[in-house]
Amino acid sequence: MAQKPSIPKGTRDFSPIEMTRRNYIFDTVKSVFKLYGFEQIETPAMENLSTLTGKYGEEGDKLLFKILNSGDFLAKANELDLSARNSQKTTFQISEKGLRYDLTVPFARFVVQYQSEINFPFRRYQIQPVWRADRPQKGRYREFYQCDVDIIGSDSLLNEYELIQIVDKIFSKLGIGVTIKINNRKLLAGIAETIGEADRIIDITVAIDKLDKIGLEKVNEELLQKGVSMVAIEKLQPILLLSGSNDEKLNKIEKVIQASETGKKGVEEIRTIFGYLKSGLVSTSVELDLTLARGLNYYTGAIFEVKANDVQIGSITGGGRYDDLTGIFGLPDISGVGISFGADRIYDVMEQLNLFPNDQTISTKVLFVNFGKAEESYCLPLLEKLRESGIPSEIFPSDDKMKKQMNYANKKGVKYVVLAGESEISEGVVTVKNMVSGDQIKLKANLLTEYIQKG
RNA sequence: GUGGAUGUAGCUCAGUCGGUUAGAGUAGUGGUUUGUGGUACCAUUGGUCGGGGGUUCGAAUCCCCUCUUCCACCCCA
Repeated sequence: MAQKPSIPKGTRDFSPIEMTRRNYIFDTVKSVFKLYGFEQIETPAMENLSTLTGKYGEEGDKLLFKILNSGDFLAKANELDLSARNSQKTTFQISEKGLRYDLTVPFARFVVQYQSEINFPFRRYQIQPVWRADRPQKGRYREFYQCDVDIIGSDSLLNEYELIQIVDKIFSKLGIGVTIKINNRKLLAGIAETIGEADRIIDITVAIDKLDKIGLEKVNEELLQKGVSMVAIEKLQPILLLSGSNDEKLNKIEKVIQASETGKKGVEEIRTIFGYLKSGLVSTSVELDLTLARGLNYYTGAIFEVKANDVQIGSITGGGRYDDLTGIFGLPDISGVGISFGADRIYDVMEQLNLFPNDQTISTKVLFVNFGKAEESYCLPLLEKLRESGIPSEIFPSDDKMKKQMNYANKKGVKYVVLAGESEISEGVVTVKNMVSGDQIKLKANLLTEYIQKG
């Protein structure tokens, strides 16, 4: 076999069936976004590397796809770094662009760049692919689509509540049972402060994030290994073991961290959000999960994660509040909050649960069988009439064997096949075959459109 | 990035103590049915066994390298 063509690791092609299903997801997501007053933007696939680096933590930087400079890029590289095989230094000498890693950072850049034209608070949505040089697995791709909604330029917690509403609405429309997990970075900071390890907050949150995965003992081991003191770990235990309803957890945690101003603020924020939820307009269950940490460094307040109830896959939606993302680009004190729906994982979940509607795949509704040149010219005006009435239809391009043409129609899921040969033409009629029932009838050619519309 | 598994016709997979022209189902093509699909029957196309190198008289089968996909870790949508 000649070498088969292929595509890069972790990327995918999408067939027509997959595209109609993907569009079904995009369309429902989009319709809800619009319903809540969000406006769409797009940004380029590539950003300046300086825009991207340093925003996602050390790990994130490693996962950035970098684009080689054009021209004789090696000529401009530093000879010493080059001969020392110093990849880290050389990288930035031969590459100044990278593929976007998410939609939030490019959005922050966008906001800063067009700050004078934007009408704040700005509600934008953005549906585009992002790229990560991760090692692929099920539900993890190197190119995947995110559907982001963010509200920037407002620190009102009503925005957090609205995002929860959007999550609720979208997943109920798609038919996926989900649980929304919520936590707050201030609360996590308060915990770190309380146990006397304020500057280790990242290590601590990353470790406790694994609680339900690796268990309490392993988490403690990891904390110790990261240099968190025994005393601090002791103090942390009751927090890790918190249980009960959301309110109960909040009350308990409040007592533990009352010495920390930041922590108290976090509790208050969560209370406010749960207060909104008491109105009962959201039917998805929302859980306070103190072990929810999320890696992205820029979150400062609420953090969200959405898990599918019936399928084991990573989170299908995630997000949070960032108080100073635009600060890095020179516009400080603009708070925003947003979430990102992972279209590809949502697809995988829906496929496993068989949630895609069946009638989504119809493309052509009517196919004219081609019997030859004379018959073609009889059919063409009829075909055009159907199309003018908005009925997707086509004529087979050559007078191949009937069997072949019927087969084509059958495979494509065409509902009606129109037969117009010599005898039909002489009578001014057309034979219409219903491919589902197998029945066929003759009718006047000028009644065809009407007949199809009724069917 | 670390560790483990996988790769045979378009698709799903048989085929190991290494031995002559590598099999099945399905799809494709042609026919039974000169204007009728989805069912049936018959015939037929298609593979240098992921790629490269090595061991051997001889390799899909053993060894090394590389790539793909999958699983765990890391991290995440």
